[in-house]
Amino acid sequence: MGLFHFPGEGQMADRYIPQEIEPKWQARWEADRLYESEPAGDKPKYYILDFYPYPSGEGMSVGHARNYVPTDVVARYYRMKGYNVLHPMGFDAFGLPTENAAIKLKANPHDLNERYSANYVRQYKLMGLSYDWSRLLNSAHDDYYHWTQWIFVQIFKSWYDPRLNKAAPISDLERELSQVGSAVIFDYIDAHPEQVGVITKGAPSVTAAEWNAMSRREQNAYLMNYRLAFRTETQVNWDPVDKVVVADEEVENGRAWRSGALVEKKVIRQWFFRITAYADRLINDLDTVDWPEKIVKMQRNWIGKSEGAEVRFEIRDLRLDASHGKSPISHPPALISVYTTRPDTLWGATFMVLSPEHPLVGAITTPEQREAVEKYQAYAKGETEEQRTAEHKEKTGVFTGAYATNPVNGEPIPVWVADYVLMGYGTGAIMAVPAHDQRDFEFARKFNLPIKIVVMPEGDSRIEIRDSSDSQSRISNLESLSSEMTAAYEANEGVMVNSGPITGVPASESVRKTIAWLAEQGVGKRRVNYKIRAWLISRQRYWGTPIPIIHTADGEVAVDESELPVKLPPVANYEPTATGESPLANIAGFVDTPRGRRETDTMATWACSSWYYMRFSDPHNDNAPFSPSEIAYWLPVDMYVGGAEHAVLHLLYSRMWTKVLYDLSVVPFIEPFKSLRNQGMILSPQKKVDEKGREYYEKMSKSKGNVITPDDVIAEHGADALRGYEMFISDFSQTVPWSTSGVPGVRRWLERVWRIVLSPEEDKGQPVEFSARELRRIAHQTIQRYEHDLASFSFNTAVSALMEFTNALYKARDAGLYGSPEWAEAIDILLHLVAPVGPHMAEELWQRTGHAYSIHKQPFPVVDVAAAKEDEITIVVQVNGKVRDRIVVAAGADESIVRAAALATEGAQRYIGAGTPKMVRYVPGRLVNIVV
RNA sequence: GCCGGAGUGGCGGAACUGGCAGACGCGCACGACUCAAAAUCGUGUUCCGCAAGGAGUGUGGGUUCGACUCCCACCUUCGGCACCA
Repeated sequence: MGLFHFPGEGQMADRYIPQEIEPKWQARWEADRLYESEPAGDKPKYYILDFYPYPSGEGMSVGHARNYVPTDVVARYYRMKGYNVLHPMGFDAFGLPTENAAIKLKANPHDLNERYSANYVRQYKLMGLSYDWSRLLNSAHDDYYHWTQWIFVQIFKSWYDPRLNKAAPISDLERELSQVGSAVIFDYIDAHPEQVGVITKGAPSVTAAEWNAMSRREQNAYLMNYRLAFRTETQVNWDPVDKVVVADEEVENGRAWRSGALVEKKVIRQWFFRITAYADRLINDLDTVDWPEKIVKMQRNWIGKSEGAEVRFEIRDLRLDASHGKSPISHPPALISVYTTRPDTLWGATFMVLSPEHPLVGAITTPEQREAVEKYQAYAKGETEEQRTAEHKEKTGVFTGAYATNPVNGEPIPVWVADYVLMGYGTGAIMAVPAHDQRDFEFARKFNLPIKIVVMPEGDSRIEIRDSSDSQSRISNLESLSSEMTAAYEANEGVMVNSGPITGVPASESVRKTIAWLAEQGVGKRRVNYKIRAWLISRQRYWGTPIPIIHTADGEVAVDESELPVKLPPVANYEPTATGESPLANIAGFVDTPRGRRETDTMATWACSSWYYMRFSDPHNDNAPFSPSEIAYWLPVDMYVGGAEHAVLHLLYSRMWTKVLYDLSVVPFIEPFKSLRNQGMILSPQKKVDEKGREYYEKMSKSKGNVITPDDVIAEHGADALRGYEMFISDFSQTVPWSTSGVPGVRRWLERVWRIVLSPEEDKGQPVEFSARELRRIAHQTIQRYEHDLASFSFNTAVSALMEFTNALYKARDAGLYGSPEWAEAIDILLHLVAPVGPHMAEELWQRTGHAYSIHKQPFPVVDVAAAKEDEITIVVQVNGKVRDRIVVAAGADESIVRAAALATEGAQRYIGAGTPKMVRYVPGRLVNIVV
């Protein structure tokens, strides 16, 4: 002792007072820069990262600490294991939450950002988190968004060459267009349907002559069909509350992710990233990552790959009306393409449906139907997403008056317009097969359209499929069956009937056969479709990274890299406008440039977060986003931890950016996050009961007044107790209510650690049996369990292993082992294992037991496998699978000895009696089961 | 509707590839210490039963010498997607 002089020296000095030791060590660690990573080198690295947060004015709750504490424990563990650990933190500071708060408080978002970020840092430090603070970054600082803009420019200057299957300079494309036009590219995509996403759907083809005849402005406009960052006018989701557009990924059930407002449709010119070009790679490379299955599935579903065929239907007797005869380039006026995953059911197509927004609706509608169709189109346009989809609304639609020819059998079928067909998917037109598609079935029933069965379930007793001798009765049977149907038969088992060349083919092979047949006939071909659409990145808001583009006489051009960053101008008024124009548009000094008008939209924060984990490798580089050697050394992230709510947002976008940068040779890896784990949510501890009498727990929120902060818990019990409980509370991925009595439980354990280390002879209990050999065994077993549990993210069991070890030390103390070499070793192991969990206490005890600072620089203890081994094991004796007795045998005991001993036990004998057992099964090291 | 989790004591939760269900902690009960209390220490704590014993991991079936674990059907619950042709 002697180093510390507490009031009432002696008794008091030995009490565990976290409020005194924690600030002291935190200051020391910070002064010594204890947790800073070393630069790239030969040492093995471990990069463990938390999702960086946006700093909110409310600060953090104990729920936020749920992932920060375990990752900190793992980071500390890896440092002790000798790794060069990168464990940084930063802030996703741009974006609506901060901007909205600033508007509400009539404050400046720059100032709020600094204040809120500082408060987060304060809270992180309070928890004793071992971040490398020298690498702290803030996405709203211009030294960061400089490089966000730089990456945007790289993406803007690229297109996706389907033949190389990677991004390439747009100048390569320009050269090709001037030499051979777009034909080679278009033909290639046609032959490789997986590549449909590399250019804008419906983009016109050009010849070299046409290209060369274009003005520079026209060429630039045409290139927007190819660029990986492009601007186009399309229907987008408009959030009327935040007055901003939102990406598809940000809409949940028709409502905006953040504001909860019902989104409206709006046609505005916007900036997008062509994530569709990467659809296939984004699916395939999921096989290379160690991520929760749930997130992988969500991404696969979101990308939504499906395979089928595109089939052309010709419109009959098309009378081109002068006012509506304007034909879009991609569709010859008399042909309508449909996409189907079940081309084999073509013989059952009894009508066609076009989306109300389909460009050919006007051209094919007959004069008699024109009014009804236009009325319907207007109705569909006015619908919100919710009205269109919700409550499984009844089908609506109108007949266009036109008929198409079914290409497989020449039959005329009516063409309808209905809002259940979406313009954004496939070709915006479908063939309707009501017998085998539930939606078409409902539509057919409502409008009295024919239903024709072409797939028969095998073994349907009403039909004799295999009897081909009487086709006439078979068909009439099918007709009566179709009128009896109450739902479509959607299964893909059965046999094709009434289907021309594929009649009799099992449904399992029919799709493949039909596609081959269609290609032969020249009416259709194999197609691939993806649900994912271009990623909408522009926002009409002030508080974001300015998009580095200038609108010149020649069209949109990137700001020269030497002129980056395009800085966000300080302004007095930054409120959003209802017109869909950015507030930056009103600032003449920002907008006007010598070359033209500056783009005034900003990027959504998804751009900032798509590469921040790369910047951490070299955060102060002024010449590049990062140096090649640092990025190659540190990346990819070894362990990435955060909430599951970013499954198809940040986690998808980051993967795309990584792949683009990989293609452009900026980074040397294809996936940014090797391992991913999601933490569960922490709910309020108060149990509530709903109207139905069911119990539930609320989320913590300021409005409900049920937030528990780390600050509160630390003030009462200390950071180490908070940390221990954050780990101990539950399985890491489970959602769980906070328990106010849980922290004192962990605190009690810490106090037991404190006492057994500093004053083991106090409160000595009754003597018990406990050997030095046993103490060594449990010490080394605890090392094994602890390491195993950290590797599998079982933090709760890691803590309970430490608790059990502590309990064993009390027993060993009562057995008189204090003072033995085994005791000293056990205490040494205990302190090392406690260090990552309770870093302050471990440091204090380390010093008080006479060791040199710092325990966090000590190597992790090495397991003595021999010591950890049991030398006696308990074998369970079962009779008919029920435990009746137990025997203790030497670990290596011979099978025959164990069997004999088991049979001889009293518990076994009672059931065996005079007879002989039918069977005796021995499971080495575990049990003997006697069957009588 | 489709896809994916999860259902174990009064509570949070353990149980590796099928092998002692309920580790560890909370709570509770009793005891020790104390004039007393707190703190601490010790003992007990799935349910029924005085006990012997029996039952038991959402429900019902199955496979197995043996099932929380595997298979089938279902119920509840939490996420995600949702007219995607």
